[in-house]
Amino acid sequence: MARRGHHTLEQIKNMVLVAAEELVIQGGLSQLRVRNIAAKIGYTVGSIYMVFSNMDDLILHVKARSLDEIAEKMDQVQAPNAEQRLEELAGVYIRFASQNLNRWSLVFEHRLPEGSEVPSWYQKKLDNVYGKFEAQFSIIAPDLTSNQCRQTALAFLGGIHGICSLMLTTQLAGLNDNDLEESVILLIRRFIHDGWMNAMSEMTPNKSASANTWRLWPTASPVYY
Amino acid sequence: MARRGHHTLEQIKNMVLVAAEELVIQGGLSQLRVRNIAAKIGYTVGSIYMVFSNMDDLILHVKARSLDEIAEKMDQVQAPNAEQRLEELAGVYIRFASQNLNRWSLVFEHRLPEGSEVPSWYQKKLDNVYGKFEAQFSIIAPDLTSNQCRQTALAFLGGIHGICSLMLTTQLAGLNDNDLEESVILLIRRFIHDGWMNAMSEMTPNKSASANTWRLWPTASPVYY
DNA sequence: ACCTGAACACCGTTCAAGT
DNA sequence: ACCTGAACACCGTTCAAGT
Repeated sequence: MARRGHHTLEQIKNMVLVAAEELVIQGGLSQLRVRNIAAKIGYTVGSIYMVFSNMDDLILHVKARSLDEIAEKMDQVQAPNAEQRLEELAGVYIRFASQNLNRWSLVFEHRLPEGSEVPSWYQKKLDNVYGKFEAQFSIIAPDLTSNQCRQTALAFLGGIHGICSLMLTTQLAGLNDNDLEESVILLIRRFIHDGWMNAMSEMTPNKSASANTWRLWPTASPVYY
Repeated sequence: MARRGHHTLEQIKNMVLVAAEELVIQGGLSQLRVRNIAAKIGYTVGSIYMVFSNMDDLILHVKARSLDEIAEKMDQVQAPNAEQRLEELAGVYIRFASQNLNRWSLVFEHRLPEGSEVPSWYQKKLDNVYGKFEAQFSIIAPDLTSNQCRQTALAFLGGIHGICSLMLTTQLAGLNDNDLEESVILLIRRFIHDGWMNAMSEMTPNKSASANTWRLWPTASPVYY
């Protein structure tokens, strides 16, 4: 039970983050409460607001820790070619999700209140992770524009993420971990397999879209309705 | 301001659901509060507990309405072959997500408290939606076992879902709606394209998995750690 | 039998008051 | 300057009391 002056603000900030992360690991977002954190670090509720402006700010920093950890593990990936690096990057992502379900889940479960914008320091960490995938695609297909790399990475990572997400949020009858593992491999194999650039080059912006019978998004409008 | 005896319990139940859905549409899960609902239908908070056992029960029924609506729209899909039906099924899913962001988001954002099980009536509605995708895959590749269809559908739908999810929860720098639209098409084209059965048949259960350099899931254990 | 609304336990947040 | 802890507004849930 530490008290007054025994810790710098920086130390307290870190204690809060560690305690918060533990609570998330044990019980998910729903167990992450100021009073729980305060009790864990031996301070009172008020002191938490010395180092974080509010709960959303605190949670954002907990999420950032997970992003940092994922990015760090991705940086350690080494493989002979871009295709294999891509597979291993996906592996890092999936392993983190399966071994840290609640922490990974927090990153997507938590959303800032309507109207408030994502801080740029956090956005940067997000882009950093996605960027690692984009980089591989730009090596595999140097002709792609940076935007094409972006959207290819989005489709790829989205696929990986979606399978993890469905695994987590919905329990499909009769599916076990091995099935999920195979689903991921299936998706990756299908996606990376040679010839994928053809699919990409076949796509003239918005042409292939309108060629489809169904419209995906309201045209060019950033507003959903 | 309706009162006592003016509505049957069944009517009240429906009024609650409609009001709750409106609140979700306008402000997402965070705006879904008993007192808000009560005010909207002209009853008091207590009366809501006459027709729903608690907030989680109520939310589950709101989610069920979305699933029903998606399923209904999917039933109206008609296309000459299974491949195109698959594309259109995906289209229904994506259109619903983009046109009903908050309702769609609720389905995955909300989770039951630790320990409580998903009611079978709700699980049934989930399986119903996934089943429509499985059915197409079983037509395209009749040799697949039902479990293989399941996991193929999971990989496919997971990909679609993941792109929607990333779009919703994270704002990737420099990506607009058109890019997302193309990402989805890219994924679908890559996935459905002829030859996909080869990728599937190449996969002997757990063999291709261990052939990989990285392990995805702890082997055969249903427990994450 | 249906419905009320005060009461309860709990939540995030604030801030005057202590040391 | 750092930290407290009572107070506040708000949340889901309950239930004795009304009609």
